[in-house]
Amino acid sequence: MTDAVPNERALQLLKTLVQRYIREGHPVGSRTLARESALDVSPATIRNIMADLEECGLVSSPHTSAGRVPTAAGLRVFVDTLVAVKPLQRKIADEIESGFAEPVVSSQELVTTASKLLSQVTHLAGVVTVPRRKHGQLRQIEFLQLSNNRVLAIIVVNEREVQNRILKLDRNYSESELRQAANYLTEQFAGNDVSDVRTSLLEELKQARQSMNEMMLNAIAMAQRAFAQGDNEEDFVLAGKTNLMDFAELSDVDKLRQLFDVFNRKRDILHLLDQCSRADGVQIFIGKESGYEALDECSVVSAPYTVDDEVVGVLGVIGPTRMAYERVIPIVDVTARLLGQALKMP
Amino acid sequence: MTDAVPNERALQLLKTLVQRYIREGHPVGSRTLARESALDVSPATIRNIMADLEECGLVSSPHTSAGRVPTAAGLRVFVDTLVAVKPLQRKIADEIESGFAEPVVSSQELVTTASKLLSQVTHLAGVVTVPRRKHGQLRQIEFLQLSNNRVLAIIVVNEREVQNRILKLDRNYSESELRQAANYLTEQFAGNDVSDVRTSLLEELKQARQSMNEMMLNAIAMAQRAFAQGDNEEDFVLAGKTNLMDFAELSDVDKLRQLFDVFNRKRDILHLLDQCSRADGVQIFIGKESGYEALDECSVVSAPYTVDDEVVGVLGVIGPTRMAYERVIPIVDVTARLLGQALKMP
DNA sequence: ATCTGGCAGTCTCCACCTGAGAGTGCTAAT
DNA sequence: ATTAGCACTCTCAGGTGGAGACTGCCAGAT
Repeated sequence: MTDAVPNERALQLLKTLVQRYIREGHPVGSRTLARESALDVSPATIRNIMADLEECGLVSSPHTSAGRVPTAAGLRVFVDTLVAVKPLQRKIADEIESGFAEPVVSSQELVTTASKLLSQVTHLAGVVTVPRRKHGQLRQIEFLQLSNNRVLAIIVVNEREVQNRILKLDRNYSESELRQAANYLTEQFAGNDVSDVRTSLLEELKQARQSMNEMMLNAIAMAQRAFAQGDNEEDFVLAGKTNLMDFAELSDVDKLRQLFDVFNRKRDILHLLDQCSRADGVQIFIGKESGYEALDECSVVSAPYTVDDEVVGVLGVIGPTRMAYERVIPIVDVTARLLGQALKMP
Repeated sequence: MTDAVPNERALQLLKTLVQRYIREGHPVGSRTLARESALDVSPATIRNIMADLEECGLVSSPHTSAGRVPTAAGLRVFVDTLVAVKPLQRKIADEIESGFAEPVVSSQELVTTASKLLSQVTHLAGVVTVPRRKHGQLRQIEFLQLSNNRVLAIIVVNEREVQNRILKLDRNYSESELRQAANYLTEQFAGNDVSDVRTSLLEELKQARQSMNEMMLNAIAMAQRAFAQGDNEEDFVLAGKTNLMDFAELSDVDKLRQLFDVFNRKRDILHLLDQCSRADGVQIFIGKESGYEALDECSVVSAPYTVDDEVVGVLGVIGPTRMAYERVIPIVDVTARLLGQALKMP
């Protein structure tokens, strides 16, 4: 852990070591490294350099006679300064694009598609948060009478967001009452931004002006409840968990179990993804950087996605630390962009 | 595989053997069995009887000196004739009931709840098919204009089924056109059974009577398309897969991987569950009985669930063959009933 | 006849050992 | 600085040898 900075050649070697390690998954020895690297030096020299890198904490050997493995710090250096991001293969770009071409009913569906695409293309686990738009144009509100004093509220936002909420009310409302209320609200608020509608509703409710009749008051109260509900329906879609079972580092059922348990703790995953939403462009967590014990041996490559320049969600992949970053990074990048477009598109 | 029928005492022993095996998961030896069973006989006698049972194919020993394990056939006999179904514990019954008490917006949500409850309560994987009702009362149809010649169709069936469909049309329709169409359709068909509506629509479209104006024709055409779409949206919800990782029989990652792969092949699982929908009450598949290689070491305990005496779906649990049938059977039974009720309930 | 005690035989499991292979660290020479 | 050489270390796979757990069978008891 000296602060001695590794020189150019050492970094070059680190790069080939990481590449080889990502490809094969085994510790890499000096002999192999000497052959693999473009440098024309003997294994002995390599060994000296390795000793230096080990001192810097960039590589480590699992035991005396087992070559070197990059540490989390080593991988960090790799992804930050050494990785040569591969341009996206035409074939893969096409696959992703055509995946988004299908017409869909809800953004939920789009998110599922994106998650599946990510996992398919990278052979890792794909994760996409459900878009959480603070802004959006209210299109229409509709109330429908159910039995038992319950009312179904249908809120349409933007071009395809349909939200259904059930409200339990204090009494039965007639069909015509509900229609009136819905018409009133739609007339009043359609075209406005939902966040504005939210605050307007609250205020109107507080003020309860004289000019309002009972119908209006009821309408506003109902709408307020409909909007309040499901406010915390944030969520994400995780696809291709099974892909993770193919990796030797996770061949231990206990490890796997722990990992899958984390995936089920939505709160944790959301918290992790939330951190990514602040970054601009692709962000990478390696190993413990994520802050979760069970993700020790995993990396997360993520990117926020935007609609109209507003970050509305995050997507990414989760895989072993030795994932093919150079391949994965552009995939995540492109998918984020395409998902944003698809969401914006009518 | 002689057709010699095991006598009363042998069956009694088979029962205690299975119970012990289910509890511990290890092969059971004659000594243990002698102690465990109420019978007052020596281990040597047990050994003789075990030899008989082995001949009948009900038990087998993994190797020369390892006690006996029930075969699939043995478990079959156990669940068919020996199992003493435990009455549901009050606490568990409460847990399930309160799980269904939450108000929900869609039957999809209800299905998810049921699946989670099953897995939580049994510590196995829960599976529930999305209800597929042929019948149901159409409540309302609504059309909403989106951009690009697309229209959002909202169909409300029964008390809480809201279906959203996007239609791509040949031209743009004005708001008022759409409202007219929706009103016409709702007036015409509200209160009717959806399957009837379906056929009516098709016929009307074929006949295209003179008495109809263009608006009506358009309305019917749109409705027909809205109903046709999503016709094959059959699906199921599987919860608690991770629970399966706790079982020693599946401690092998390869086995696990195969199992999870089957779960991802929706078609196969649906086919399997479909077989259960024909049974009346709880049905059990043990090991290969399901017909799927990867489910070798698993059992499925399932029951169809009904609304108004019509079977609309199947639910159940998937776990290792050595699951606690006597506990699981009543749970599946009750959950099926409660889900049916919850779906019917407004 | 049926059951039981006893005993040899079999198989797993674990702990231990061993040799081969791989790779390192150090040293002395270039 | 770099390299060749060499002793050393550690893993891994395969092999060995009890200890333990049961069984199968036989011969004697009930």
